[in-house]
Amino acid sequence: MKIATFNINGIKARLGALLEWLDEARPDVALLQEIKSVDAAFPRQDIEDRGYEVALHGQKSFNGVAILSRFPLEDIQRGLPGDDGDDHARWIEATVVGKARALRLCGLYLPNGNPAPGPKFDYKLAWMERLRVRAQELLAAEQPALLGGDFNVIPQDEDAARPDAWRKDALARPESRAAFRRIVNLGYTDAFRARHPEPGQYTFWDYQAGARRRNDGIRIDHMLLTPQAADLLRDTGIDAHLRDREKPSDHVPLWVDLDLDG
DNA sequence: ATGACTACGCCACGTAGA
Repeated sequence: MKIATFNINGIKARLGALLEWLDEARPDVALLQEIKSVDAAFPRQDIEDRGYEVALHGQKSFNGVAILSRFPLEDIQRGLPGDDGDDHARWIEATVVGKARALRLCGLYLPNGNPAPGPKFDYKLAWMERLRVRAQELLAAEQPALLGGDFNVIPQDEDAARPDAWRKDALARPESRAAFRRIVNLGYTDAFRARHPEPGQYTFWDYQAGARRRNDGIRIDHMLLTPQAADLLRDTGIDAHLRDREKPSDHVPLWVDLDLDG
């Protein structure tokens, strides 16, 4: 089962690019971030026509996450537990039922956190602590599960073309990296890094200053697997070529292929 | 480099992104 994550930076601006990618990459599941749309305005029919079930957690103008799936989704939950006052649409989870096994999917859009320090950075770190608690619960279940999405964290220096330029940024500050490590160190596998140790592999390039042309990118979209999911990992990759098309998102899709058939 | 670019919405220019 091919499972992808893609920060589309606005469904209204990206519908054509999204449909084109679905038709050619044919992911079984797509976790979307930054749909920037309320549920009622989401072009559900265009996606259902391609054989996908659509689960939404939208918001006006900003944020918003979704799960698209060719396999049935069960037990859909919206919102990351731990703060009833948090009204940002940044978390959706569901169980996808494959031919032989089920997988718990968590789609997330982690707060950017800039400027740092400041209240937005405090919100980011608090959100990551809530994520750690949920991640620990998922591990305790000892089942295949996946945390996928835009983490807005550059885990290590090799995940940026110019690490020094990000040193004081909320995406790479020591506090952000430590919070990310605390989650991974619970027992998760960073699927892409496990299979691609080479540098220069990114999922985001700024729109400005020819960043894509110069491969001045960062790796901030991630798929973290529980041990039971990591044992099913067949392959993983980044669809970087989408960044070179007309009207691209500033992020590109990251995917994993998990053997849920046997 | 206080720059650049893109999406969004009170449709004009401020907010947010990363």
